[in-house]
Amino acid sequence: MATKRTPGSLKRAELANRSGCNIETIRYYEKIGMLPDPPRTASGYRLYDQKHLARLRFILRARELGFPIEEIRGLLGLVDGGTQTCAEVKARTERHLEDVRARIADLKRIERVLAQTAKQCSGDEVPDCPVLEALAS
Amino acid sequence: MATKRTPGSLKRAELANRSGCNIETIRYYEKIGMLPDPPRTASGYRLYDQKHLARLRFILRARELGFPIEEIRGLLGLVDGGTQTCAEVKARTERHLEDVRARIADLKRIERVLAQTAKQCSGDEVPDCPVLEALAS
DNA sequence: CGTAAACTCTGCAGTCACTACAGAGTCAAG
DNA sequence: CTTGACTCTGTAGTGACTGCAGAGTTTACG
Repeated sequence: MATKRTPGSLKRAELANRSGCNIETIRYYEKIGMLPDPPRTASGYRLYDQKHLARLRFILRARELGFPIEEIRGLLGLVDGGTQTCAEVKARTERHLEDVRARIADLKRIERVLAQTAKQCSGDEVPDCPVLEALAS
Repeated sequence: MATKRTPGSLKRAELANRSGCNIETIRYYEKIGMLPDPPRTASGYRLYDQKHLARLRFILRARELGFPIEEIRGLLGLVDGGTQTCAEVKARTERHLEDVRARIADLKRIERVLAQTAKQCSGDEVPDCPVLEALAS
């Protein structure tokens, strides 16, 4: 019966609610070592605290910005190491920014082709479709 | 010894070379039913023909345009069915186009935030990094 | 105090679109 | 006839989750 003694402790569902994270995803982050293993009650229930919440929010924000997990792990390492230099973080952010821009460029190229091809469609019930021809040729 | 009788028949590596497709991906497309099972030699080697090549190219082009596999399966179904109407293909293409545009919009939002945040970085060896603060807050 | 609902635990399977590998068999050239 | 290049199969791994089954625990209500 070592239940939640500390007032700020959170169970899994509470952490999920406060962070907006899917409850299973939390377990996944723990499994891959992005979140530290929390202490447990005598019966094995996880007890998170505010630090876990802050760290999870950090991860979620970085994910929203499209950082891959391993990159986030690196950022967290910089934070934890205490030796974080703005220069290093800036470099990583800019590298990621280039990735994002490259993906945008890719998608725009795709957008152009799709829009052009679709525009040629008559929209009629004819068997000769410019889209299919473009794909087949 | 039912070897490659027909002149246009292709072995796996040849099909891969001509299409530019990874050799293992061909097998994968077969497995999920995107490419029809080709005839085999007596010893079990696959023998593709020009139709397989054309179909594979169709799939690869559609993939380049970002169509998901299941959508391509649908397009192929329209082609095979012979009842293909330009209207239907156009509708699907436009639906996909909207998907692509939504993804572009997402990435642009991300790009904006990343660029703004990185710009605030001093690039110095200081411990207070605006990027980390933005992620943590 | 009993019980039923709501929560949590674990491990594992599935997603998407491939990609890679191991170990065995087959074919072509020298 | 051997060597190297090809092919065969099944299976596992990728990234980033998501979902489920089956068992145990806690909590709220009457």
